Amino acid sequence: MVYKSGNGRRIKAIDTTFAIVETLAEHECVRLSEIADFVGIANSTASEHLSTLQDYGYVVKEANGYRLGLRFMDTGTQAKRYYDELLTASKPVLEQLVNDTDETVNLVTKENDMAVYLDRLFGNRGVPTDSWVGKRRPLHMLAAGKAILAQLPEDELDAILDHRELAAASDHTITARDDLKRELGTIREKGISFNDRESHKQIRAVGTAIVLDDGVHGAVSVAGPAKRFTGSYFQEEIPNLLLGAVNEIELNLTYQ
Amino acid sequence: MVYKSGNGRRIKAIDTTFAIVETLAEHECVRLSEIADFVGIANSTASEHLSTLQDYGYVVKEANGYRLGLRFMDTGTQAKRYYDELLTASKPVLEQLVNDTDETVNLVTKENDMAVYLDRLFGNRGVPTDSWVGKRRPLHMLAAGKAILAQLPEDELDAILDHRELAAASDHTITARDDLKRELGTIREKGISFNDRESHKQIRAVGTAIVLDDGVHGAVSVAGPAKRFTGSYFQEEIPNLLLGAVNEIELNLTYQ
DNA sequence: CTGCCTATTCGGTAATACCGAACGGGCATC
DNA sequence: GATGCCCGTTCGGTATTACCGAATAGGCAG
Repeated sequence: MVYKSGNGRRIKAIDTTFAIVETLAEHECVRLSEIADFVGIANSTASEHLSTLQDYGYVVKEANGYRLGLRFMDTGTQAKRYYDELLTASKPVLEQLVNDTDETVNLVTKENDMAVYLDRLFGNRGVPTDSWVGKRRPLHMLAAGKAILAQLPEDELDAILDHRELAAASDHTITARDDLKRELGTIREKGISFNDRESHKQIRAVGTAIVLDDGVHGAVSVAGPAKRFTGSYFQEEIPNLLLGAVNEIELNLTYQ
Repeated sequence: MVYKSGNGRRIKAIDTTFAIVETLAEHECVRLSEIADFVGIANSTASEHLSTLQDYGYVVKEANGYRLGLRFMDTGTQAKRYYDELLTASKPVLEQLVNDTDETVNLVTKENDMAVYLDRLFGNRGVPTDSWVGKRRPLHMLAAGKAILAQLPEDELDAILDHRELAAASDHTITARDDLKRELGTIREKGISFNDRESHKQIRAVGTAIVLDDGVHGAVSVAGPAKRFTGSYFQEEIPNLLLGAVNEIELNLTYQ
């Protein structure tokens, strides 16, 4: 599946290659002919792409098919380096936050116009989820994502909203632009965002943005089962712990 | 830099794209014109590649240039899934090994014809190195790599040796095919491999392959400073601990 | 406003990504 | 050990497009 065309011309061969990569990501070990069928290309084309990818280590050829190579991890680690400062400033604070809450704690940032998980810490009561470091999700349906959106300059926010549809992940997802903008206003005021079953049917979360003089650097969120995330625990206790933690991260970032 | 051509025709556009990715991996944040210069392509070509990569999240556009995106981490995590079984079977054993030795412990596997780090654990005396999970290195210059090579079927070994030059990383690296094959024979006999400053000038290491009925699954190595890795500590103590640990991993893999 | 620098757009063409058919190699069946 | 089947690779040919270069547009400083 080809993502929305950014601006300008695109390189079609790269679309083909990443369609193959996506197929490999979804299935453990795939035969060449299956890949070709799935992507909708000739066997010969798939063969040429795969042998090129193999040369770089992005794909591994096994006896019974092809699979993704750890070269992606290698390059991914290089990509993560960009966030070293943020990660080291956050790590001890997030660990304390997990200790205090025993819930799931997320560190999230924005890349292009998507939310990306930078770190995830699980308390004993933490809910299992389908997200991991590097996982990308729409900003508008996450507590951390909305906290980030609320801190963006108006024009940048509009650019993102123009670009992406407000896709729904549950029947609580905010899909109307006006509703979202109104909520972002109150988030900016209070410094706290809530996700009330907007990304998963059974999950609530609280978020706060990490903001320095030069803008927003990311956001922290605490997520948990909707059943337990209610009342003042959800609306006051968690937010207060979160505000303290994020403030500490901001201080760590400012003073080295 | 284009890696050796596997077999068959290659897709040149992918070479261009990954040349760009490599440039971004080496430099933190790069302007478009710098990328184009570095790779040796026109600005317009770089622009088209970058906007395609950006659509997938493999590249992020910042105010002052382009950088790698965490999408590589995402896909890398998927790739790592393939090794979940090996990793969970090894983890507790490797932790025990770090406790016992206080040195650096590596879990390595083979992808295509390269060694790839799957896990790294550092003891208090562990040496700092330039390797991380996903990092690829030639098999023939690593303790773990030679342990793996020694367990390959003859034809597969020859295919690898035909394919790759025995590159040197120090003046102790084995670069003669005959020498290597002879050493692999004794490694196969004793079940233990040594790296005597063959990959780094100042590092020695000991390795053992993880072997089941269906072949070799990877290898574990213990590495340390050449100054301290000497005598019976290097030649007996560490090997004995390693053999015990790998045996335990093999048992874990066999019985669930 | 002017000049400078950087990124994107766009026309044209040489290069190639892609397909389809033919080839080859492995594995099972008779 | 011959035959048939399946899967992957090789290879010729062509419509497509990746690539370049020049022109355009967008920032930023003076």
